[in-house]
Amino acid sequence: MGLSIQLDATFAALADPTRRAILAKLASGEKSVKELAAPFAMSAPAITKHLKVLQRAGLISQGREAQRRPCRLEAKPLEEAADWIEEYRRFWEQSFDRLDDYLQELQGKQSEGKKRKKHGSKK
Amino acid sequence: MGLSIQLDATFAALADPTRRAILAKLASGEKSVKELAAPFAMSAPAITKHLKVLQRAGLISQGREAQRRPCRLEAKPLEEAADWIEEYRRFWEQSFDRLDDYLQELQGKQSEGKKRKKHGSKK
DNA sequence: GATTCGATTTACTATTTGGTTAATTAACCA
DNA sequence: TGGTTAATTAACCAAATAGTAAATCGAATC
Repeated sequence: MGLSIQLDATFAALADPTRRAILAKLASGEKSVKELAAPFAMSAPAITKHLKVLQRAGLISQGREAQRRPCRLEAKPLEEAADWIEEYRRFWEQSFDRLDDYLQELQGKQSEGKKRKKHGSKK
Repeated sequence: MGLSIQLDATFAALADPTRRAILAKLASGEKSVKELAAPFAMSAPAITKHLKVLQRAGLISQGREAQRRPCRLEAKPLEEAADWIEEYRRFWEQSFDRLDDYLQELQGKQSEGKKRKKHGSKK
């Protein structure tokens, strides 16, 4: 069934803006804890805790390099999350269709020819 | 920037297996609170709370129909979540490639013909 | 009108989360 | 050796979460 402890951990890790920002930083390469902490008005131990959460979710790994503990992104757990969400794409596309219908109807009433933006275009 | 209260709420809502199961149920159509609660060894108020979380995240909406408050799936907020995750696809695909390389290397050394599972196959 | 049914609200509890400061560990540097 | 730097651990706190049981609300039914 859909009960996945991995998914629990992944989504919970992503639910915090600080942690998402950390992952975004790591997307541009390995970073030390200090580098990661720099942009935040937050103590170092707070960052360490966030990193622990990300680590338990498997989203980062940490190495050793002198005093530094460089973090690297491990995005693979996101795959399961993406797959889970994907199941619901049909529904949000439907809701776009309903919006389209509505706008179409409006346009019909106004008999106005202004072009509508197309939805659902895969990046 | 990546600081999205909407994303916070969406990921937080998805971090709970009960709530994911509720969304999965709703994928097959509208359901009353009682119907949603049935599979869980949990009190009704607990389910009400979970529904509140989902509602605040915009993932469901509730109507009125006599005593029932039928819930329906509103998957559109998932789009932003999917887009966010998508940014990291490159990384997990890289990690698969690294695994492939590693396994390839192993196979080379062992010169053993056992078939490898292919990754990245969409369900 | 009284009762039942579906659902929510209220009040309470235990646990988890996100942060703090202070102390500690471990490696480098002079 | 002594000092600085990077990071973690420990102890603590406030707020949020996830659950409960009991009371309440509103619509339907007898």
